[in-house]
Amino acid sequence: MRIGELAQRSGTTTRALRYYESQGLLRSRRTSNGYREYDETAVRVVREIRTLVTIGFRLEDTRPFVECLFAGHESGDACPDSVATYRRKLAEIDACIDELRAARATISDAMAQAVARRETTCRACCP
Amino acid sequence: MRIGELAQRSGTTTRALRYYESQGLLRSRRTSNGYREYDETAVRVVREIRTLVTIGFRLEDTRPFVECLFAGHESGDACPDSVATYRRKLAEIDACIDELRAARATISDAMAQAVARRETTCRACCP
DNA sequence: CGTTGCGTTGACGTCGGCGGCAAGGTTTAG
DNA sequence: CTAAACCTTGCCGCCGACGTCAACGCAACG
Repeated sequence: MRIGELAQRSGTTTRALRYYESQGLLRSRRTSNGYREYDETAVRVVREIRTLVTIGFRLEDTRPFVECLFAGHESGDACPDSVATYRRKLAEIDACIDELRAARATISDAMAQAVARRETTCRACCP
Repeated sequence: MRIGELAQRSGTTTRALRYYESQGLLRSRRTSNGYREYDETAVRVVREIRTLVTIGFRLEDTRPFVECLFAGHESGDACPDSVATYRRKLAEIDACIDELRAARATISDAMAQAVARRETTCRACCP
């Protein structure tokens, strides 16, 4: 199939597909007129990319999964590198959640104090 | 004081300070030779900005706090707009944490399945 | 008087993941 | 035959918060 059909079937744009190819995440044959030609594997590859990116993976982090599919595996996460990437991503997410929780606590405390100050100020002005 | 001293005292760079000014978050008088001249308020303003940005505020979100300080208040969060910004930020953080937790769960499940598949595959090849 | 170290403005680079447009070639439907 | 709908490459734009020059002015010290 050509790039437009692949874009439709995998739920993205031709622009994104060309970008993935420029990043070495997608491969294509060329027909005699220079058009890109894809097989069914490409659909699975792009869907894998989209799924991971939607979850929050950076494009670069999808590479092991893509390689795994190109290596002929059933699933993109059938290879050790993919599982290792899962693990790193989980660690990243945990760290991120921790940071956000800390920030949340800081803001929450600051807000409580600000509100308390406003109330005492109000009481001071309006006895 | 001049820009270099302000940068040191507030723990940032002159470049950042000029950027803040370009964004209307910082104001300065000019000496006869064109140098920026700051007073003590500037130190507090910049520290407020840095504190908030470090927590995860976007620069634009620090504006109410800065305005509050310039309006002569003791604390940057003494004004209603600042408190409202606190609230919005808390909501944002909560939403972000929820997203991350969902992604975490998805990845965690996928990883468990991948690992399970690898084990059964291994058993099949190595009886 | 030269050097070093401040300061100034302006403009381009960075990172990620594309969007959008230009200027062409191809194919297909009517 | 022509118009629409594909395809190609290439390049600029975007977001945020600056970093990093360049090319200059000013000041202070020995």
